[in-house]
Amino acid sequence: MAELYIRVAEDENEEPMEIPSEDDGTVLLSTVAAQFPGACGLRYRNPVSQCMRGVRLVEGILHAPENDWGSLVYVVNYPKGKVCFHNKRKMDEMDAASAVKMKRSIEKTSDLIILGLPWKTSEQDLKDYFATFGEVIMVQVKRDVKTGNSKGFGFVRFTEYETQSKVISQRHMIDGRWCDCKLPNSKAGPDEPMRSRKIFVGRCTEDITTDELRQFFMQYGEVTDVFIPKPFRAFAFVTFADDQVASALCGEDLIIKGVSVHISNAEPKHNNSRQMMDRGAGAFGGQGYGGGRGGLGSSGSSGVNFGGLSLNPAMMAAALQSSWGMMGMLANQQGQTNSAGTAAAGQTSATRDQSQAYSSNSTSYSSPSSASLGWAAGTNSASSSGFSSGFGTSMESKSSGWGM
DNA sequence: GTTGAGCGTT
Repeated sequence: MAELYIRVAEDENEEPMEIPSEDDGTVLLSTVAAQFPGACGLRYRNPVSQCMRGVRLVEGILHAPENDWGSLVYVVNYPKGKVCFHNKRKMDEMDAASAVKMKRSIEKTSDLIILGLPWKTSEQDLKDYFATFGEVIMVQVKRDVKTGNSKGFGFVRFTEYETQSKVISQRHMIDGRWCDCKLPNSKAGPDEPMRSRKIFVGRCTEDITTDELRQFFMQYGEVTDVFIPKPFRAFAFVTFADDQVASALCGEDLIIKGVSVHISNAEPKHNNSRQMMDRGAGAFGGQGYGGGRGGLGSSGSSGVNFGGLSLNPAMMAAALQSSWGMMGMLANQQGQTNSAGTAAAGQTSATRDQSQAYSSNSTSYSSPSSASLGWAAGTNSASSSGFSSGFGTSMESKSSGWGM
């Protein structure tokens, strides 16, 4: 069947991107979010009334208006207020966040680890696949020295940092398996600022899947990883791109598929190689924002105004160079693993029943289709009130060594 | 039943 694409853009005047629809003509919000991280819906301009109209969204599934997407350009909605701090910023804002972003865009690339590769995948396969994203300067498949068998992971490096970012931000179907690309632990140093972007989701029931968790938590901000330990242990981890989203959710009891789950902060993994350097506060009075519970809400512009204190360019420069406790605070974006997460294929990185390959091509994917999620809207209420404290205060939220 | 995989012979 011919695949159908709809045209989506961040703004009516920007060049649209074509996004695939599902067989039934719907479009998954997760598909949109894969290209526009943080997206929570779509709207379009009604050609008749000239008013903007929202696209129906039910349980993560976007439905075509009048049952036909037509050739309209759909505009991405981003969450406002609430606990989401993801609203894309306009370039001309030139605040600290975009300055950081800019600095990153000229940042050097690094090798990316590719996890979950089929045993059979060769370096040529990898190169062919990743070349579709941008120029590849290195690929490797790690193999057992004796047998020559693949260890199921490898590395790739791109010329462009932009390509790297793109590749990190989604999952990859390589030779019939979903694979994740991440910054390897060895590289996860200074340019991977990580406050606590990960939450612990307690009281999960066994029927809640990673995809459902992703779909659910997407409403609060870009989700970069979902992990459910196997065998079932009644909890899960969800990682956001933005630590403020994570910390804002801590303490909440949310309803997912009718189940009341409890959110708390993820404790560091014991073998944590990636942690932050001593947060000595640098020039800007340490961190300690968004420490705990509810209070967040921020004015929407995360960053520059640390409780009224704004930064001039010189301070910015200083901040960018020396203290990067601040980088951490501003760091936006920079996804980790996946975000594609079309309901297809199994979990983020669940157990690899390497029953694949070797014998033949026996990969099987439970087709996605409409997972019937029944969550009753976000129960949350993380005081979206006006922004008050938060930044200047210290409240010693444990946040430094919170690798992930 | 509330704290998690796998990371590179350069």
